[in-house]
Amino acid sequence: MAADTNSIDKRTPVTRRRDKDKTIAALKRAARQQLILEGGTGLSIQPILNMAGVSRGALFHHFPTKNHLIAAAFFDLMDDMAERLGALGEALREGSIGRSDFVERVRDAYCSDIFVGSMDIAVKTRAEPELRALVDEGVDDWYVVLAAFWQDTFELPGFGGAEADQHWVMASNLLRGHAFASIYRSTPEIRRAFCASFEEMILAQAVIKPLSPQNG
Amino acid sequence: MAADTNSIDKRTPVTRRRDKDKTIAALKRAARQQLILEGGTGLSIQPILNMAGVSRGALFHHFPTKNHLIAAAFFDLMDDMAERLGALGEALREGSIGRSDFVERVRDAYCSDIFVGSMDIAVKTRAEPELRALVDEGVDDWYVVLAAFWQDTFELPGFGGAEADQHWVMASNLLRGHAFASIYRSTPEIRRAFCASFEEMILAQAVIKPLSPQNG
DNA sequence: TACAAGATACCGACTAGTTGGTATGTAAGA
DNA sequence: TCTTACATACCAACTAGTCGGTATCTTGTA
Repeated sequence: MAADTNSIDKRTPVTRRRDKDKTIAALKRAARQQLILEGGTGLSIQPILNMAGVSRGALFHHFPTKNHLIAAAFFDLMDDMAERLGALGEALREGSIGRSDFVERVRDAYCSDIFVGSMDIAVKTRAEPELRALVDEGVDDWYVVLAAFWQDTFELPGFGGAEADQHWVMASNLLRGHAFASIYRSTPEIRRAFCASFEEMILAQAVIKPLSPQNG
Repeated sequence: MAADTNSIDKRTPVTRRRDKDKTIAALKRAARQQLILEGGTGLSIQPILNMAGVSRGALFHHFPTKNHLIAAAFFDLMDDMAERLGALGEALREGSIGRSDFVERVRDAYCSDIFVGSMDIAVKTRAEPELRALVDEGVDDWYVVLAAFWQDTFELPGFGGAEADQHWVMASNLLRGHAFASIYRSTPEIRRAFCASFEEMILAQAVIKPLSPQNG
């Protein structure tokens, strides 16, 4: 009935991006952003789509479920975090920053949106097995990267291998715990006190590994 | 139309509890349970009502919003946690448990559902100002309780007041960080290693305060 | 170079279900 | 009879995910 007139005149052809990589990147970036802004609880699809400027169809074309997107965003977060720490380690080893600067910046990295956002996901996985299954592997990787970061940056003279490992595990525990507390309360004094204590408790016995071995 | 026949015959008068305190307690208990089971994300009203055996109307009669209930449940969790720690402190001081036992049990308390559940809420508040406003005060209290717990249990000879405070803050950071990591991975070895390290890093310089001063 | 055929990227209306919260009514106790 | 403590039906907003269809790119053929 009324076929011709009914044929919708809103034929706005809609230019499409048609760039897989960019679309996926935009989705992941938006998911990260939303995760940081809204936390794990309020992380829903529509705002991500709006922020990314991508349609629902495109999202589900590239990711089978929302959780797959979240997991992908999570991996990106962890990669960023690893990169950030790695750069700090190098800076310390090449001498462009000092010990205290190093500690402060590592602390800041842990208390940053990047890491706190990842905590959101970590907590989320506790009750969501599907998300957890997707993320699990990445967490394993993260702990490996983390251990390597400390071991590459510092020597612990007189420590056995397992002993040293455990030392850095405790360092990570301190940073994690402090970062978590910082969600609630973070003042310059707390920050300063933490960094001082951390240096004393963790790095007192540690020797910085020189960056270029042939230079030592 | 058909007024009489339409008048639903499922007039089961439904016996009512009519016990304010019990109803509220049931709601809070159910909320706690759901929080532990489902985490902050999946924490919705209907399952809480089912578990508590309470109607929607009753919930919103006693709590203006869902967040008020969550906050109340959160406070209960923290109270339990405080009580649990307090008991451990006393047990140590009266000599019924040893140092290592004490450390293990404090660790276990932190890694228990109680504390991990509270972490869920803590993370949730990051992006939910309304919930945060309700919970904030309780968190302040918690930190006070926590500080008191350590100070009441141990003496730190040679430490200044601020120095001692900071020492216990770091102890809490360690426990928090470890508890958080335990969401993902928790093995007997990790537990043992943590407890050993904790005792060494935190309690090496600490002296247990005797329980009854007139006995010292 | 031209054009057809097929694959891939994408769009947005729609569905089925859930959410927190409310309006209205009713039973119990003072 | 009046208040408090509850119960139930309902609502608007939002949820993740699907589906039919469309735009664009790629590749094979002439």
